[in-house]
Amino acid sequence: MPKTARPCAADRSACECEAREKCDVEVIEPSDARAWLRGRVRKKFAAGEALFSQGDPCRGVYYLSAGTIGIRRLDPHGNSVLLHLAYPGDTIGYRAFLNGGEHKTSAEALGPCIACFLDSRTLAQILKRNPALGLRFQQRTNVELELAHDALVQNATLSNRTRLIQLLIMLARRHGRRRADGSWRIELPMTRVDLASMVGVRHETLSRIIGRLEADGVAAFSGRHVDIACLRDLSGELHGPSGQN
Amino acid sequence: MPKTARPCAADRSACECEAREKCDVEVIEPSDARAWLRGRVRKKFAAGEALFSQGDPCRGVYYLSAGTIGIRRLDPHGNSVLLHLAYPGDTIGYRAFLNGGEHKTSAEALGPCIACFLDSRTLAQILKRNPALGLRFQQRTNVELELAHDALVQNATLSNRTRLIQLLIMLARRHGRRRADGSWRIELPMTRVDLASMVGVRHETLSRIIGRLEADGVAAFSGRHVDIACLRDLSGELHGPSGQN
DNA sequence: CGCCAGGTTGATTTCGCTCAAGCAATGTGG
DNA sequence: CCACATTGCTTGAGCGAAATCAACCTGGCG
Repeated sequence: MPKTARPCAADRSACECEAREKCDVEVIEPSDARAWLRGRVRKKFAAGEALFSQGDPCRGVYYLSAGTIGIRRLDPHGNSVLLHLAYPGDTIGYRAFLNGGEHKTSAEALGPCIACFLDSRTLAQILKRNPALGLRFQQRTNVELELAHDALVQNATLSNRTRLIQLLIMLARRHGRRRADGSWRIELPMTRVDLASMVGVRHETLSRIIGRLEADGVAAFSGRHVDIACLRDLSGELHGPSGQN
Repeated sequence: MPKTARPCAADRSACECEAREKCDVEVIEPSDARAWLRGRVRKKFAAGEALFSQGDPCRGVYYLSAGTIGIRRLDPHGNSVLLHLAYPGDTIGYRAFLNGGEHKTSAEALGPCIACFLDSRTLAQILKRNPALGLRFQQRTNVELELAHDALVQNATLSNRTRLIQLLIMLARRHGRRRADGSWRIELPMTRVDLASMVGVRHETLSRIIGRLEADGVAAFSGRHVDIACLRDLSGELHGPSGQN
Protein backbone atom coordinates (compact mmCIF):
# COMPACT_ATOMS: atom_id res chain seq x y z
CA MET A 1 0.00 0.00 0.00
CA PRO A 2 1.90 3.05 -1.23
CA LYS A 3 2.35 6.45 0.32
CA THR A 4 -0.62 6.81 2.64
CA ALA A 5 -0.14 10.56 2.76
CA ARG A 6 -3.07 11.21 5.00
CA PRO A 7 -3.37 8.32 7.42
CA CYS A 8 -7.12 8.37 6.88
CA ALA A 9 -7.63 9.09 10.56
CA ALA A 10 -8.74 6.37 12.93
CA ASP A 11 -10.73 3.62 11.32
CA ARG A 12 -13.85 4.38 13.35
CA SER A 13 -13.87 7.98 12.21
CA ALA A 14 -15.55 9.51 9.21
CA CYS A 15 -14.48 8.38 5.77
CA GLU A 16 -15.46 9.86 2.45
CA CYS A 17 -18.79 8.01 2.46
CA GLU A 18 -20.93 10.76 3.86
CA ALA A 19 -19.29 13.46 1.80
CA ARG A 20 -19.81 11.79 -1.57
CA GLU A 21 -22.75 13.29 -3.34
CA LYS A 22 -23.28 10.21 -5.45
CA CYS A 23 -23.32 7.89 -2.45
CA ASP A 24 -26.42 5.82 -1.99
CA VAL A 25 -26.66 6.99 1.62
CA GLU A 26 -27.98 10.31 0.48
CA VAL A 27 -31.39 8.91 -0.39
CA ILE A 28 -32.12 7.25 2.93
CA GLU A 29 -33.79 8.67 6.03
CA PRO A 30 -31.51 10.53 8.46
CA SER A 31 -32.11 8.02 11.24
CA ASP A 32 -31.24 5.16 8.92
CA ALA A 33 -28.26 7.08 7.58
CA ARG A 34 -26.97 7.03 11.13
CA ALA A 35 -27.57 3.29 11.27
CA TRP A 36 -25.62 2.92 8.04
CA LEU A 37 -22.74 4.97 9.41
CA ARG A 38 -22.78 3.03 12.67
CA GLY A 39 -22.94 -0.33 10.96
CA ARG A 40 -20.34 0.10 8.28
CA VAL A 41 -16.80 -1.14 8.65
CA ARG A 42 -14.06 0.67 6.85
CA LYS A 43 -11.56 -1.55 5.05
CA LYS A 44 -8.48 -1.04 2.99
CA PHE A 45 -7.47 -3.26 0.13
CA ALA A 46 -4.12 -3.61 -1.57
CA ALA A 47 -3.83 -3.99 -5.31
CA GLY A 48 -4.93 -7.48 -6.30
CA GLU A 49 -6.86 -8.13 -3.10
CA ALA A 50 -10.38 -9.48 -3.43
CA LEU A 51 -13.38 -7.88 -1.74
CA PHE A 52 -15.28 -11.05 -2.52
CA SER A 53 -14.94 -13.95 -4.90
CA GLN A 54 -17.30 -15.63 -7.29
CA GLY A 55 -19.19 -18.30 -5.39
CA ASP A 56 -18.81 -16.65 -1.99
CA PRO A 57 -22.01 -16.27 0.00
CA CYS A 58 -23.04 -12.63 0.18
CA ARG A 59 -22.44 -11.20 3.65
CA GLY A 60 -23.16 -7.60 2.80
CA VAL A 61 -22.32 -4.84 0.40
CA TYR A 62 -19.36 -2.53 -0.08
CA TYR A 63 -19.49 1.15 -0.64
CA LEU A 64 -16.39 2.17 -2.55
CA SER A 65 -14.74 5.27 -1.18
CA ALA A 66 -11.45 5.41 -3.05
CA GLY A 67 -9.73 3.43 -5.77
CA THR A 68 -10.87 1.29 -8.67
CA ILE A 69 -12.50 -2.11 -8.36
CA GLY A 70 -12.60 -4.67 -11.14
CA ILE A 71 -15.65 -6.89 -11.45
CA ARG A 72 -14.66 -10.12 -13.13
CA ARG A 73 -16.09 -13.49 -13.91
CA LEU A 74 -14.28 -16.79 -14.26
CA ASP A 75 -15.59 -19.38 -16.67
CA PRO A 76 -15.40 -23.14 -16.03
CA HIS A 77 -12.12 -23.37 -17.95
CA GLY A 78 -10.46 -20.83 -15.69
CA ASN A 79 -10.61 -17.92 -18.11
CA SER A 80 -11.12 -14.57 -16.46
CA VAL A 81 -13.09 -11.77 -18.05
CA LEU A 82 -13.17 -8.22 -16.71
CA LEU A 83 -16.80 -7.23 -16.97
CA HIS A 84 -17.02 -3.89 -15.24
CA LEU A 85 -15.10 -1.25 -13.35
CA ALA A 86 -16.41 0.34 -10.16
CA TYR A 87 -15.43 3.74 -8.84
CA PRO A 88 -15.84 5.82 -5.69
CA GLY A 89 -19.52 6.33 -5.01
CA ASP A 90 -20.45 2.91 -6.38
CA THR A 91 -22.03 0.23 -4.25
CA ILE A 92 -20.74 -3.27 -4.89
CA GLY A 93 -22.22 -6.68 -4.26
CA TYR A 94 -25.81 -5.55 -3.88
CA ARG A 95 -27.11 -7.88 -6.56
CA ALA A 96 -26.07 -10.98 -4.68
CA PHE A 97 -27.58 -9.34 -1.61
CA LEU A 98 -30.89 -8.74 -3.35
CA ASN A 99 -30.96 -12.23 -4.77
CA GLY A 100 -30.06 -13.63 -1.39
CA GLY A 101 -27.57 -15.95 -3.04
CA GLU A 102 -23.89 -16.16 -3.70
CA HIS A 103 -21.76 -13.73 -5.63
CA LYS A 104 -21.75 -14.52 -9.33
CA THR A 105 -18.73 -12.32 -9.95
CA SER A 106 -15.51 -11.51 -8.16
CA ALA A 107 -14.60 -8.01 -7.04
CA GLU A 108 -10.90 -7.23 -6.95
CA ALA A 109 -9.06 -4.07 -6.04
CA LEU A 110 -7.14 -3.02 -9.14
CA GLY A 111 -5.11 -0.61 -7.06
CA PRO A 112 -5.12 0.40 -3.39
CA CYS A 113 -8.72 0.90 -2.39
CA ILE A 114 -10.83 2.05 0.52
CA ALA A 115 -14.30 0.60 0.90
CA CYS A 116 -16.93 0.51 3.61
CA PHE A 117 -18.57 -2.80 4.32
CA LEU A 118 -22.17 -3.00 5.50
CA ASP A 119 -23.54 -6.33 6.63
CA SER A 120 -26.67 -7.83 5.08
CA ARG A 121 -28.76 -7.65 8.25
CA THR A 122 -28.31 -3.94 8.73
CA LEU A 123 -28.79 -3.25 5.06
CA ALA A 124 -31.96 -5.33 4.97
CA GLN A 125 -33.43 -3.24 7.78
CA ILE A 126 -32.50 0.00 6.11
CA LEU A 127 -33.74 -1.15 2.74
CA LYS A 128 -37.10 -2.18 4.19
CA ARG A 129 -37.72 1.36 5.40
CA ASN A 130 -36.22 3.12 2.38
CA PRO A 131 -37.71 2.13 -0.96
CA ALA A 132 -35.70 4.98 -2.49
CA LEU A 133 -32.57 2.97 -1.82
CA GLY A 134 -34.03 0.02 -3.68
CA LEU A 135 -34.73 2.30 -6.60
CA ARG A 136 -31.11 3.41 -6.54
CA PHE A 137 -29.99 -0.20 -6.76
CA GLN A 138 -32.45 -0.77 -9.57
CA GLN A 139 -31.04 2.16 -11.47
CA ARG A 140 -27.49 0.97 -10.95
CA THR A 141 -28.43 -2.41 -12.37
CA ASN A 142 -30.14 -0.73 -15.31
CA VAL A 143 -27.00 1.20 -16.11
CA GLU A 144 -24.89 -1.93 -15.90
CA LEU A 145 -27.28 -3.81 -18.14
CA GLU A 146 -27.18 -0.93 -20.56
CA LEU A 147 -23.40 -1.13 -20.63
CA ALA A 148 -23.43 -4.89 -21.06
CA HIS A 149 -25.83 -4.58 -23.99
CA ASP A 150 -23.61 -1.94 -25.55
CA ALA A 151 -20.67 -4.29 -25.23
CA LEU A 152 -22.64 -7.10 -26.85
CA VAL A 153 -23.62 -4.90 -29.77
CA GLN A 154 -20.03 -3.78 -30.18
CA ASN A 155 -18.81 -7.37 -30.10
CA ALA A 156 -21.23 -8.23 -32.85
CA THR A 157 -20.63 -5.25 -35.10
CA LEU A 158 -17.22 -3.69 -34.57
CA SER A 159 -13.71 -4.83 -35.33
CA ASN A 160 -11.34 -5.66 -32.51
CA ARG A 161 -9.33 -2.58 -33.28
CA THR A 162 -12.40 -0.36 -33.08
CA ARG A 163 -13.52 -1.96 -29.84
CA LEU A 164 -10.14 -1.31 -28.28
CA ILE A 165 -10.39 2.32 -29.35
CA GLN A 166 -13.88 2.56 -27.85
CA LEU A 167 -12.52 1.12 -24.64
CA LEU A 168 -9.65 3.59 -24.57
CA ILE A 169 -12.07 6.47 -24.99
CA MET A 170 -14.15 5.11 -22.11
CA LEU A 171 -11.05 4.72 -19.95
CA ALA A 172 -9.89 8.23 -20.78
CA ARG A 173 -12.94 9.58 -18.97
CA ARG A 174 -11.98 8.05 -15.65
CA HIS A 175 -8.28 7.41 -15.93
CA GLY A 176 -7.15 10.00 -18.43
CA ARG A 177 -5.62 13.42 -17.94
CA ARG A 178 -5.72 16.07 -20.58
CA ARG A 179 -2.50 17.97 -20.96
CA ALA A 180 -1.98 21.58 -21.89
CA ASP A 181 -1.36 20.80 -25.55
CA GLY A 182 -4.63 18.89 -25.80
CA SER A 183 -3.00 15.46 -25.76
CA TRP A 184 -4.10 12.80 -23.30
CA ARG A 185 -2.42 10.38 -20.98
CA ILE A 186 -4.36 7.39 -19.73
CA GLU A 187 -3.16 5.45 -16.73
CA LEU A 188 -4.48 1.94 -17.31
CA PRO A 189 -5.91 0.36 -14.16
CA MET A 190 -5.57 -3.21 -15.44
CA THR A 191 -3.08 -5.56 -17.03
CA ARG A 192 -2.87 -6.29 -20.74
CA VAL A 193 -4.46 -9.66 -20.16
CA ASP A 194 -7.49 -8.04 -18.53
CA LEU A 195 -7.61 -5.45 -21.28
CA ALA A 196 -7.60 -8.27 -23.83
CA SER A 197 -10.48 -9.99 -22.03
CA MET A 198 -12.49 -6.78 -22.19
CA VAL A 199 -11.89 -6.45 -25.92
CA GLY A 200 -12.58 -10.14 -26.34
CA VAL A 201 -9.28 -11.27 -27.90
CA ARG A 202 -6.21 -13.23 -26.83
CA HIS A 203 -3.54 -11.14 -25.18
CA GLU A 204 -1.11 -11.81 -28.03
CA THR A 205 -3.63 -10.38 -30.43
CA LEU A 206 -4.13 -7.34 -28.24
CA SER A 207 -0.39 -6.81 -28.31
CA ARG A 208 -0.46 -6.77 -32.10
CA ILE A 209 -3.43 -4.44 -32.29
CA ILE A 210 -1.60 -2.09 -29.96
CA GLY A 211 1.42 -2.36 -32.22
CA ARG A 212 -0.70 -1.35 -35.19
CA LEU A 213 -2.19 1.60 -33.32
CA GLU A 214 1.32 2.76 -32.53
CA ALA A 215 2.47 2.25 -36.11
CA ASP A 216 -0.45 4.41 -37.22
CA GLY A 217 0.61 7.03 -34.72
CA VAL A 218 -2.75 7.33 -33.01
CA ALA A 219 -1.63 6.06 -29.60
CA ALA A 220 1.59 5.23 -27.79
CA PHE A 221 1.60 2.53 -25.14
CA SER A 222 4.24 2.15 -22.49
CA GLY A 223 3.67 -0.04 -19.49
CA ARG A 224 0.51 1.07 -17.78
CA HIS A 225 0.13 4.39 -19.53
CA VAL A 226 -1.12 5.37 -22.95
CA ASP A 227 -0.38 8.63 -24.71
CA ILE A 228 -2.87 9.88 -27.22
CA ALA A 229 -1.93 12.87 -29.30
CA CYS A 230 -5.46 13.64 -30.37
CA LEU A 231 -8.54 11.97 -28.97
CA ARG A 232 -10.56 13.38 -31.83
CA ASP A 233 -8.49 11.41 -34.32
CA LEU A 234 -9.22 8.27 -32.35
CA SER A 235 -12.94 8.93 -32.29
CA GLY A 236 -12.77 9.62 -35.97
CA GLU A 237 -11.89 6.00 -36.63
CA LEU A 238 -15.17 4.90 -35.12
CA HIS A 239 -17.29 6.40 -37.85
CA GLY A 240 -14.72 6.04 -40.57
CA PRO A 241 -14.01 2.71 -42.28
CA SER A 242 -16.79 1.11 -40.24
CA GLY A 243 -16.64 -2.19 -38.44
CA GLN A 244 -15.51 -5.65 -39.22
CA ASN A 245 -18.11 -8.10 -38.09
CA MET B 1 -52.03 -13.25 -38.55
CA PRO B 2 -52.38 -17.00 -39.07
CA LYS B 3 -55.09 -19.35 -37.91
CA THR B 4 -56.59 -17.64 -34.88
CA ALA B 5 -58.23 -20.86 -33.82
CA ARG B 6 -59.79 -19.55 -30.68
CA PRO B 7 -60.80 -15.94 -31.29
CA CYS B 8 -59.53 -15.14 -27.82
CA ALA B 9 -62.98 -14.01 -26.74
CA ALA B 10 -63.87 -10.35 -26.59
CA ASP B 11 -60.92 -8.10 -26.00
CA ARG B 12 -62.28 -6.79 -22.70
CA SER B 13 -62.56 -10.28 -21.28
CA ALA B 14 -60.05 -12.24 -19.31
CA CYS B 15 -56.81 -13.15 -21.00
CA GLU B 16 -54.10 -15.42 -19.72
CA CYS B 17 -52.65 -12.70 -17.49
CA GLU B 18 -54.40 -13.61 -14.28
CA ALA B 19 -53.90 -17.32 -14.77
CA ARG B 20 -50.16 -17.21 -15.26
CA GLU B 21 -48.37 -18.19 -12.12
CA LYS B 22 -45.23 -16.37 -13.14
CA CYS B 23 -47.04 -13.13 -13.85
CA ASP B 24 -45.93 -10.11 -11.89
CA VAL B 25 -49.52 -9.44 -10.90
CA GLU B 26 -49.37 -12.23 -8.37
CA VAL B 27 -47.25 -10.22 -5.95
CA ILE B 28 -49.47 -7.15 -5.75
CA GLU B 29 -52.34 -6.38 -3.41
CA PRO B 30 -55.78 -7.68 -4.47
CA SER B 31 -57.20 -4.19 -4.79
CA ASP B 32 -54.30 -3.13 -6.97
CA ALA B 33 -54.53 -6.35 -8.94
CA ARG B 34 -58.03 -5.24 -9.85
CA ALA B 35 -56.65 -1.85 -10.90
CA TRP B 36 -54.11 -3.66 -13.07
CA LEU B 37 -56.79 -5.78 -14.68
CA ARG B 38 -59.02 -2.75 -15.23
CA GLY B 39 -56.21 -0.63 -16.64
CA ARG B 40 -54.63 -3.08 -19.01
CA VAL B 41 -55.38 -3.14 -22.69
CA ARG B 42 -55.11 -6.39 -24.54
CA LYS B 43 -53.31 -6.24 -27.86
CA LYS B 44 -52.42 -8.65 -30.60
CA PHE B 45 -49.29 -8.41 -32.67
CA ALA B 46 -48.48 -10.05 -35.97
CA ALA B 47 -45.06 -11.46 -36.70
CA GLY B 48 -42.65 -8.63 -37.28
CA GLU B 49 -44.80 -6.01 -35.57
CA ALA B 50 -43.13 -3.78 -32.99
CA LEU B 51 -44.45 -3.30 -29.46
CA PHE B 52 -42.15 -0.32 -29.18
CA SER B 53 -39.05 0.92 -30.93
CA GLN B 54 -35.71 2.13 -29.72
CA GLY B 55 -35.96 5.83 -29.00
CA ASP B 56 -39.71 5.80 -28.36
CA PRO B 57 -40.83 7.48 -25.16
CA CYS B 58 -42.05 4.91 -22.67
CA ARG B 59 -45.83 5.02 -22.31
CA GLY B 60 -46.20 1.91 -20.20
CA VAL B 61 -45.26 -1.71 -19.96
CA TYR B 62 -46.39 -4.87 -21.68
CA TYR B 63 -47.19 -8.13 -20.03
CA LEU B 64 -46.63 -10.92 -22.53
CA SER B 65 -49.40 -13.47 -22.59
CA ALA B 66 -48.58 -15.57 -25.64
CA GLY B 67 -45.86 -15.73 -28.25
CA THR B 68 -42.21 -14.79 -28.37
CA ILE B 69 -40.84 -11.25 -28.34
CA GLY B 70 -37.38 -10.30 -29.55
CA ILE B 71 -35.55 -7.51 -27.80
CA ARG B 72 -33.12 -5.92 -30.20
CA ARG B 73 -30.84 -2.96 -30.43
CA LEU B 74 -29.81 -1.01 -33.49
CA ASP B 75 -26.38 0.55 -33.62
CA PRO B 76 -25.65 3.89 -35.34
CA HIS B 77 -24.66 2.07 -38.55
CA GLY B 78 -28.03 0.36 -38.77
CA ASN B 79 -26.87 -3.06 -37.61
CA SER B 80 -29.42 -4.93 -35.58
CA VAL B 81 -28.51 -7.24 -32.71
CA LEU B 82 -30.98 -9.58 -31.01
CA LEU B 83 -30.18 -9.21 -27.33
CA HIS B 84 -32.87 -11.17 -25.58
CA LEU B 85 -36.02 -13.21 -26.02
CA ALA B 86 -39.12 -12.67 -23.90
CA TYR B 87 -41.80 -15.28 -23.23
CA PRO B 88 -45.27 -15.48 -21.72
CA GLY B 89 -45.13 -14.29 -18.13
CA ASP B 90 -42.44 -11.72 -18.87
CA THR B 91 -42.97 -8.02 -18.42
CA ILE B 92 -41.45 -5.85 -21.13
CA GLY B 93 -40.42 -2.25 -21.20
CA TYR B 94 -40.28 -1.73 -17.46
CA ARG B 95 -36.71 -0.49 -17.50
CA ALA B 96 -37.53 2.53 -19.60
CA PHE B 97 -40.50 3.04 -17.31
CA LEU B 98 -38.32 2.97 -14.20
CA ASN B 99 -35.77 5.28 -15.73
CA GLY B 100 -38.52 7.59 -16.91
CA GLY B 101 -36.81 7.89 -20.26
CA GLU B 102 -37.09 6.48 -23.72
CA HIS B 103 -36.76 2.86 -24.76
CA LYS B 104 -33.15 1.89 -25.39
CA THR B 105 -34.15 -1.26 -27.22
CA SER B 106 -36.87 -2.31 -29.62
CA ALA B 107 -39.37 -5.05 -28.86
CA GLU B 108 -40.66 -6.98 -31.83
CA ALA B 109 -43.09 -9.87 -32.08
CA LEU B 110 -41.16 -12.77 -33.61
CA GLY B 111 -44.42 -14.58 -34.25
CA PRO B 112 -48.06 -13.82 -33.52
CA CYS B 113 -48.22 -12.51 -29.94
CA ILE B 114 -50.73 -11.44 -27.36
CA ALA B 115 -49.67 -8.85 -24.82
CA CYS B 116 -51.42 -6.67 -22.28
CA PHE B 117 -50.43 -3.04 -22.14
CA LEU B 118 -50.54 -1.07 -18.92
CA ASP B 119 -50.00 2.67 -19.00
CA SER B 120 -47.30 4.34 -16.96
CA ARG B 121 -49.69 6.32 -14.76
CA THR B 122 -51.57 3.28 -13.52
CA LEU B 123 -48.38 1.29 -13.09
CA ALA B 124 -46.75 4.11 -11.12
CA GLN B 125 -49.68 4.12 -8.70
CA ILE B 126 -49.58 0.37 -8.28
CA LEU B 127 -45.82 0.32 -7.91
CA LYS B 128 -45.93 2.98 -5.22
CA ARG B 129 -48.15 0.81 -3.06
CA ASN B 130 -46.45 -2.51 -3.89
CA PRO B 131 -42.74 -2.59 -3.24
CA ALA B 132 -42.86 -6.32 -3.94
CA LEU B 133 -43.51 -5.50 -7.58
CA GLY B 134 -40.41 -3.31 -7.65
CA LEU B 135 -38.45 -6.23 -6.29
CA ARG B 136 -39.79 -8.41 -9.08
CA PHE B 137 -38.57 -5.91 -11.63
CA GLN B 138 -35.23 -5.78 -9.90
CA GLN B 139 -34.92 -9.53 -10.06
CA ARG B 140 -35.85 -9.60 -13.72
CA THR B 141 -33.13 -7.07 -14.42
CA ASN B 142 -30.67 -9.10 -12.40
CA VAL B 143 -31.41 -12.18 -14.46
CA GLU B 144 -31.02 -10.26 -17.68
CA LEU B 145 -27.73 -8.79 -16.52
CA GLU B 146 -26.62 -12.27 -15.57
CA LEU B 147 -27.42 -13.50 -19.05
CA ALA B 148 -25.69 -10.55 -20.68
CA HIS B 149 -22.57 -11.22 -18.62
CA ASP B 150 -22.67 -14.86 -19.60
CA ALA B 151 -22.85 -13.85 -23.22
CA LEU B 152 -19.90 -11.52 -22.81
CA VAL B 153 -17.81 -14.23 -21.21
CA GLN B 154 -18.73 -16.63 -23.98
CA ASN B 155 -17.85 -14.07 -26.61
CA ALA B 156 -14.45 -13.67 -25.04
CA THR B 157 -13.65 -17.33 -24.49
CA LEU B 158 -15.58 -19.61 -26.84
CA SER B 159 -15.35 -20.26 -30.55
CA ASN B 160 -18.18 -19.21 -32.82
CA ARG B 161 -19.13 -22.82 -33.35
CA THR B 162 -19.32 -23.45 -29.63
CA ARG B 163 -21.37 -20.33 -29.06
CA LEU B 164 -23.85 -21.41 -31.69
CA ILE B 165 -24.16 -24.78 -30.00
CA GLN B 166 -24.70 -23.08 -26.64
CA LEU B 167 -27.40 -20.97 -28.22
CA LEU B 168 -29.09 -24.02 -29.74
CA ILE B 169 -29.14 -25.72 -26.36
CA MET B 170 -30.71 -22.61 -24.85
CA LEU B 171 -33.29 -22.46 -27.63
CA ALA B 172 -34.12 -26.14 -27.22
CA ARG B 173 -35.45 -25.37 -23.76
CA ARG B 174 -38.12 -23.00 -25.02
CA HIS B 175 -38.56 -23.90 -28.64
CA GLY B 176 -37.55 -27.56 -28.73
CA ARG B 177 -39.63 -30.69 -28.62
CA ARG B 178 -38.19 -33.99 -27.58
CA ARG B 179 -39.36 -36.87 -29.72
CA ALA B 180 -39.96 -40.46 -28.69
CA ASP B 181 -36.55 -41.63 -29.88
CA GLY B 182 -34.81 -38.98 -27.79
CA SER B 183 -34.02 -36.72 -30.72
CA TRP B 184 -34.99 -33.06 -30.69
CA ARG B 185 -36.61 -30.66 -33.06
CA ILE B 186 -36.14 -26.94 -32.49
CA GLU B 187 -38.46 -24.45 -34.17
CA LEU B 188 -36.31 -21.34 -34.52
CA PRO B 189 -38.19 -18.15 -33.66
CA MET B 190 -35.84 -15.87 -35.59
CA THR B 191 -34.19 -15.48 -38.98
CA ARG B 192 -30.66 -16.58 -39.79
CA VAL B 193 -29.54 -12.97 -39.75
CA ASP B 194 -30.82 -12.53 -36.20
CA LEU B 195 -29.27 -15.82 -35.20
CA ALA B 196 -25.96 -14.61 -36.62
CA SER B 197 -26.23 -11.37 -34.62
CA MET B 198 -26.74 -13.37 -31.44
CA VAL B 199 -23.67 -15.48 -32.12
CA GLY B 200 -21.77 -12.37 -33.14
CA VAL B 201 -20.79 -13.31 -36.69
CA ARG B 202 -21.79 -12.31 -40.24
CA HIS B 203 -24.70 -14.25 -41.61
CA GLU B 204 -22.54 -15.82 -44.32
CA THR B 205 -20.27 -17.16 -41.62
CA LEU B 206 -23.23 -18.53 -39.69
CA SER B 207 -24.31 -20.32 -42.83
CA ARG B 208 -20.93 -22.00 -43.07
CA ILE B 209 -20.83 -22.94 -39.40
CA ILE B 210 -24.24 -24.53 -39.85
CA GLY B 211 -22.89 -26.35 -42.87
CA ARG B 212 -20.06 -27.76 -40.77
CA LEU B 213 -22.43 -28.83 -38.02
CA GLU B 214 -24.44 -30.70 -40.61
CA ALA B 215 -21.34 -32.24 -42.15
CA ASP B 216 -20.38 -33.46 -38.69
CA GLY B 217 -23.84 -34.93 -38.32
CA VAL B 218 -24.64 -33.22 -35.03
CA ALA B 219 -27.53 -31.11 -36.31
CA ALA B 220 -29.67 -30.78 -39.42
CA PHE B 221 -31.05 -27.38 -40.37
CA SER B 222 -33.96 -26.87 -42.70
CA GLY B 223 -35.70 -23.54 -42.89
CA ARG B 224 -36.84 -22.59 -39.42
CA HIS B 225 -36.38 -25.96 -37.79
CA VAL B 226 -33.36 -27.82 -36.53
CA ASP B 227 -33.16 -31.55 -35.93
CA ILE B 228 -30.72 -32.78 -33.34
CA ALA B 229 -30.17 -36.51 -33.08
CA CYS B 230 -28.60 -36.35 -29.65
CA LEU B 231 -28.49 -33.26 -27.49
CA ARG B 232 -25.91 -34.94 -25.30
CA ASP B 233 -23.49 -35.14 -28.21
CA LEU B 234 -23.95 -31.44 -28.75
CA SER B 235 -23.29 -30.62 -25.12
CA GLY B 236 -20.27 -32.86 -25.29
CA GLU B 237 -18.59 -30.48 -27.68
CA LEU B 238 -18.69 -27.74 -25.08
CA HIS B 239 -16.24 -29.41 -22.75
CA GLY B 240 -14.34 -31.23 -25.44
CA PRO B 241 -11.79 -29.47 -27.66
CA SER B 242 -12.33 -26.30 -25.63
CA GLY B 243 -12.81 -22.82 -27.00
CA GLN B 244 -11.07 -20.70 -29.53
CA ASN B 245 -10.63 -17.18 -28.28
C1' DC C 1 -44.47 -11.87 -63.88
C1' DG C 2 -41.02 -9.53 -61.56
C1' DC C 3 -39.51 -8.06 -57.28
C1' DC C 4 -37.47 -8.82 -52.85
C1' DA C 5 -36.08 -10.53 -48.44
C1' DG C 6 -33.88 -14.47 -46.70
C1' DG C 7 -30.56 -17.67 -47.44
C1' DT C 8 -26.55 -20.31 -49.56
C1' DT C 9 -22.21 -20.72 -51.84
C1' DG C 10 -17.71 -19.40 -53.88
C1' DA C 11 -13.25 -16.88 -54.25
C1' DT C 12 -10.16 -14.01 -52.08
C1' DT C 13 -7.87 -11.57 -48.47
C1' DT C 14 -7.28 -10.34 -43.97
C1' DC C 15 -7.30 -11.54 -39.45
C1' DG C 16 -6.73 -13.85 -35.23
C1' DC C 17 -5.58 -18.11 -32.77
C1' DT C 18 -2.02 -21.34 -31.57
C1' DC C 19 2.43 -22.75 -30.30
C1' DA C 20 6.72 -21.13 -29.20
C1' DA C 21 10.55 -18.38 -27.92
C1' DG C 22 12.42 -14.53 -25.62
C1' DC C 23 12.73 -10.47 -22.54
C1' DA C 24 12.31 -7.26 -18.62
C1' DA C 25 10.84 -6.53 -14.03
C1' DT C 26 9.90 -8.50 -9.72
C1' DG C 27 10.16 -11.58 -6.13
C1' DT C 28 12.22 -15.47 -3.40
C1' DG C 29 15.03 -18.49 -1.09
C1' DG C 30 19.54 -19.98 -0.10
C1' DC D 1 23.83 -10.90 -3.04
C1' DC D 2 23.18 -14.07 -6.47
C1' DA D 3 20.65 -18.07 -8.78
C1' DC D 4 16.26 -18.95 -9.97
C1' DA D 5 11.26 -18.83 -10.68
C1' DT D 6 7.35 -16.07 -11.84
C1' DT D 7 4.63 -12.69 -13.99
C1' DG D 8 3.50 -9.55 -17.64
C1' DC D 9 4.35 -8.58 -22.08
C1' DT D 10 6.16 -8.83 -26.95
C1' DT D 11 7.33 -11.09 -31.21
C1' DG D 12 7.55 -14.66 -34.84
C1' DA D 13 5.83 -18.42 -37.94
C1' DG D 14 2.11 -21.12 -39.62
C1' DC D 15 -2.47 -22.12 -40.24
C1' DG D 16 -7.26 -22.17 -39.81
C1' DA D 17 -11.07 -19.10 -39.73
C1' DA D 18 -13.88 -15.29 -40.62
C1' DA D 19 -14.84 -10.98 -43.20
C1' DT D 20 -15.69 -9.23 -47.66
C1' DC D 21 -17.48 -9.00 -52.20
C1' DA D 22 -20.19 -11.27 -55.24
C1' DA D 23 -23.21 -14.38 -57.59
C1' DC D 24 -27.10 -17.07 -57.25
C1' DC D 25 -31.12 -19.54 -55.44
C1' DT D 26 -35.67 -19.83 -53.31
C1' DG D 27 -40.29 -18.87 -51.81
C1' DG D 28 -43.61 -15.22 -51.05
C1' DC D 29 -46.14 -11.51 -52.49
C1' DG D 30 -47.89 -7.47 -54.91
